[in-house]
Amino acid sequence: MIPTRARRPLTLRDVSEASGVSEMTVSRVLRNRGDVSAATREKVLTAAKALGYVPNKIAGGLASQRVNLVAVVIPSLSNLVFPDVLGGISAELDDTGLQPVIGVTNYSPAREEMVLYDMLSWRPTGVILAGLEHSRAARAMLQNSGIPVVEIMDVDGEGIDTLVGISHIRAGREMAARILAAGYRRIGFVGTHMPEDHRARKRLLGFEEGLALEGVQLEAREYYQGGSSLLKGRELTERILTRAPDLDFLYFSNDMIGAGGLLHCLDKGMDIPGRIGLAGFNGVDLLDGLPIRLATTDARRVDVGRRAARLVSGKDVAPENRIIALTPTFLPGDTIRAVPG
Amino acid sequence: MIPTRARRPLTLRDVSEASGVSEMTVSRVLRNRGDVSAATREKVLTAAKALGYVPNKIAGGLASQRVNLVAVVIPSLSNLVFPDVLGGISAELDDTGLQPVIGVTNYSPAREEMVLYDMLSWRPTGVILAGLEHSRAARAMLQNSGIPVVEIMDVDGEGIDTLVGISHIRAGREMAARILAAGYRRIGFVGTHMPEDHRARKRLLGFEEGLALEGVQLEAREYYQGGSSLLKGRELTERILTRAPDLDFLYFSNDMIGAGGLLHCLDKGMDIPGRIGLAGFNGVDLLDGLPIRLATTDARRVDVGRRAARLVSGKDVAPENRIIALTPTFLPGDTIRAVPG
DNA sequence: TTGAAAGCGCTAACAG
DNA sequence: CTGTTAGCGCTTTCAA
Repeated sequence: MIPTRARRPLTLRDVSEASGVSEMTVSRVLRNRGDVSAATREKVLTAAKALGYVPNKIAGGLASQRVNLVAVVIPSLSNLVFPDVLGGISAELDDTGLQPVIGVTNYSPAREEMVLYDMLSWRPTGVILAGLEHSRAARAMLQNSGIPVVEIMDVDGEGIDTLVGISHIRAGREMAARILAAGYRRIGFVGTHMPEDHRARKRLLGFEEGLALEGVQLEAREYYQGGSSLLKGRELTERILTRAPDLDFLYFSNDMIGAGGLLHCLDKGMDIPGRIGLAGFNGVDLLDGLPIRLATTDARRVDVGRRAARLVSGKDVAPENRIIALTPTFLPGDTIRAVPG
Repeated sequence: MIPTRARRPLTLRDVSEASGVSEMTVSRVLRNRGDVSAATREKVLTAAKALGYVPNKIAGGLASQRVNLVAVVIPSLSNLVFPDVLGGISAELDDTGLQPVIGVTNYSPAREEMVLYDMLSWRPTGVILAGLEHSRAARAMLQNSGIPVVEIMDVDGEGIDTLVGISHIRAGREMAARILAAGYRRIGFVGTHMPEDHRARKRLLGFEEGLALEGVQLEAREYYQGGSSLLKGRELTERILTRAPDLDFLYFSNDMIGAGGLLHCLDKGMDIPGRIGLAGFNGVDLLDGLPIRLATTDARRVDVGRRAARLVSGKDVAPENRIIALTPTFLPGDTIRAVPG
């Protein structure tokens, strides 16, 4: 029974009058709170459905001082990485009555500040946001909000409240160790130029540290701007190999451009992983069907989302040190030589 | 100046007391409404910043009966398609003061109903949702909401209020025409099995209609479940070609599995587009760097998002017939033979 | 240009 | 188990 189009939004009072039950009891029925007799409940539900009543959470939130929203602030949706994190978050929030609300910053600190301001003005139950680097004002706002704040995807730095993520410095360092162990020595890096992609920056930092332990330095770098695509990976790889033809390894700042690089090398008939080795970062399985599998590091995206959601929902309690550091796991693929010996 | 952590959320009254200005005037300053003397404005802003005050939109929304939120309901975030649509929406909403709020249904009508209920309970300014197929209850809710409702990405069917999208029947039919014109005759289809992916279903419908115009029927079909990846595309292509080795064309329900199919055929050393032709759907440029470009249809994702956002924000007015049908454009790529003659 | 009063639609707290 | 009362923190409306 489809009701006629409403001209004035319906209120509890309408349901109350239609059912002959007090507003308070109607409210109880609709929220499954407190004890209500089956008969009354029935009357209320029938009336509410017949009218097509939808509760007003604005009023409810104001009255109860509780809002079932969790603010989730991320840099981008097209990055492949973030949908996975969001998947983990919503999976874990699903049975808690909490709802994620997504805000996108486009890697701009100013935009992040605006988005946070906007979201906090809805008085959410908690905040999950990517990264540790935020404007002074943003930190102050979060501090002041008095709600749980979980910074995700990075644990290399000072947090506001609680951190969940991997150490990108460590991920970079470990990749360097693997590469060196496999005997590669003339190493190039292809990555984003965005100064605001702090995680990529830290990865490179750790990578160079790892190389330095064996006295190796990066031989060439190639930077790009904007989003990552196979095509961009191809172009950059071609460019870096033109400039430095004798490189024997390329470390890419993510799997998508890494895959582009892989395709380029295959096109050129290069021997992988003999003549040249390749590695990306993230561990996205979307690309699993490539001719050969790219070596990479699993950034534990879904787990990061889950753990963060468990914290804001109160399912988990933050550890003493307020840091949950997950282990970035190396996925060898087919583009790194076996360790000799 | 970072204020000390708040134990009680700050209110207008706090700012009012700190600045010696009435609550009402503080409210005016913070919203840039009405005339306020420069001196007063200054006092207020200083106090607000010093305290770290963040307005309470819950209270504001209740009082003003206006909420700057636009509900956006989509089936999935991992589909590559939807981030593009969202990009169009937020680009167009950016200068309107409206904020998109994203809800994800996982292609489940029941979940869609819940998500809508939840979002409508926040009394958003408008709703943008994917597809035309919704539960009775969902349609009733939307009808009743009294706010603009824009259904996107499909124009083949009855809408609730306004439609923006492409005709998938037409997209399928036109692809069939191109394929037949190029001389292919033994045609297979690889697609999702999800009964809830109505757009894929309509595409196939149109495709078969288009084939039938020339007396051609699909020779084989291969269905899969779950998300799309290169690997799945490879597997399905291998399977369908094993069952029906003499197919000379494969139509995929999206670019990602189409690209997987492409890689499989290349692996097998098949002559593309001579021995076999291939086409996908969507026109995602993420995959542009493949060895050869997959033929596809551009689904106009960003435009769809933009037009929908223009409608809910009032920048555009809906046409008389309440339908904005964009043209799905054919992108030939390298995987369809040139039309002979 | 500023302020005072009333109330948005709901729920907490209490009473019965 | 059900109802009454009093706000939640803002903005609308009206008056000064």
